[in-house]
Amino acid sequence: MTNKASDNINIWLTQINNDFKAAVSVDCVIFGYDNDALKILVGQCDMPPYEHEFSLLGDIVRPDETTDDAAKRVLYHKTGFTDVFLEQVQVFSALKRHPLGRVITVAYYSLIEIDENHLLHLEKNPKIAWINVDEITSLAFDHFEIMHSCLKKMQKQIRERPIGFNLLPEKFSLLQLQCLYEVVLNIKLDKRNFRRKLNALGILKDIGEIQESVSHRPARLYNFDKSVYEKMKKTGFNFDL
Amino acid sequence: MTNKASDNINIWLTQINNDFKAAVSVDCVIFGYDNDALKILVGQCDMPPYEHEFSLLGDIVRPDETTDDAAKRVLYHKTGFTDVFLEQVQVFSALKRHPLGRVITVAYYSLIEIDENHLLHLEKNPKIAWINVDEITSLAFDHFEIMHSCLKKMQKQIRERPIGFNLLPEKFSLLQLQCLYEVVLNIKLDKRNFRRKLNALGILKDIGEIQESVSHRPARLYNFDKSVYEKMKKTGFNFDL
DNA sequence: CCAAAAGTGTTATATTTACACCCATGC
DNA sequence: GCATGGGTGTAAATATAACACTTTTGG
Repeated sequence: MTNKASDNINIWLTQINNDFKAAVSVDCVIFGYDNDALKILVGQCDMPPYEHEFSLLGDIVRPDETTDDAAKRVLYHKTGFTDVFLEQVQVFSALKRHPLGRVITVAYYSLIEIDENHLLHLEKNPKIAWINVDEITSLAFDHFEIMHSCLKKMQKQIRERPIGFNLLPEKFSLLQLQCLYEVVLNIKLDKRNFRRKLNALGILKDIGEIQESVSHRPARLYNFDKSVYEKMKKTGFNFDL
Repeated sequence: MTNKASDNINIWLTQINNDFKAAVSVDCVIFGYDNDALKILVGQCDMPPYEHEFSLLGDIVRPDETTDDAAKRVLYHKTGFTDVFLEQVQVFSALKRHPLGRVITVAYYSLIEIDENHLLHLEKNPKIAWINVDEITSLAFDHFEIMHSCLKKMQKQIRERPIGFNLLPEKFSLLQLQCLYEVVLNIKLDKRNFRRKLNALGILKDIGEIQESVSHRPARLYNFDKSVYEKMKKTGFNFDL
């Protein structure tokens, strides 16, 4: 090693261990779908000057975890779920974004099914609530901007990969799936064309069951085919609806 | 504010200012196109145990700059360019990714035109060189993985937005543009279909000039239309080739 | 029998693909 | 005159978009 090189390393060591450190956090935009509305899970913010705003759920990244680990930890702690769909979106690093000091945050979004278990979990956390995405006008910190960029990314990805299923119960009808896409993308879809398209993708499995105790003709229920899903999650598809 | 809330804030303050800080860096995958090959700009790594490897160009994010600022600073310093196309890709935060300590890095990619000015600039930095993307088998740190994920994102984006032009000189022929896409995406394209498609997009402007001193019929030269470009950079397009 | 959602095909239009020859220039 | 890339159109196949009625169940 030349002197020059060891000089460089000493400069780096100083920077890494002293001068240039920052706190790194994760913030999660947790999407759920309920009552035909797209929602996100938020907490009551208790930090001035945002005491009366909602904020995204997040935490500081600890020395012994990756940002993915931290996001999973936040998700488990706040929702009770492990193994949820989780996607890194973007770093937000504006200098004054956090009132207590420099905090660089990594935004994630995830998709979960709002089921009974989860609602039981929520009762233990009274400061956490689901709010409709289209009713949000502001959030604490730069969280509105973060939410917006995660929403855009999710809307893009739901057209390219079969991830919408993560928001639905295991068994679902075709109309449920169509409504999900209509709400998430804020578009109107043609029933027949939608069904043809999904059929062509071959990702749905008719499980031979039908809806019960509905006051109309019961719909067939579907699963989605795990193996096709795993393939398409990687390769993607063109889901122009 | 309740006691609980101020407790929380004190915990946060401690975490932000002491316990949980990390160094944050940016690493840039700088793409260029030359001699019908896609290249990236790399530096000779002088940090053990990677002394004989190339590494991406990057630096620690300073306390007074955003990650975007840091990436632009690296780009200006290493290439001589300001106002280059720059896109944030992904955070890499594996615990042992850097031998000198915990460094969380934000990956960026950018597209630049390898022109005369830039080559002059490079002569002042003898440790920096262009290497062909398809000849890279390893890089220092986790930079191969970073390069790979930036390449994938760039290949995806070049089909959705008219960003390919950033790699070409201001005036270019249609065949040059087609070759660029073929090399970047590693596919073969049909000349007539490619031209029809670009025509339909309306992003090219025939500048009324032709190639000079080529030993075949000279090609028309094109600009790309800035205003259409700016619109499409935001809205995107479908550039299925 | 009424309300409510389920389910089902066809036609027109637009998009994509495949493909082959003559043209202008430098040497 | 020959080598090199420049430039052009058409037809077939595929994908998309628009559209309305009958069926099944619960009350």
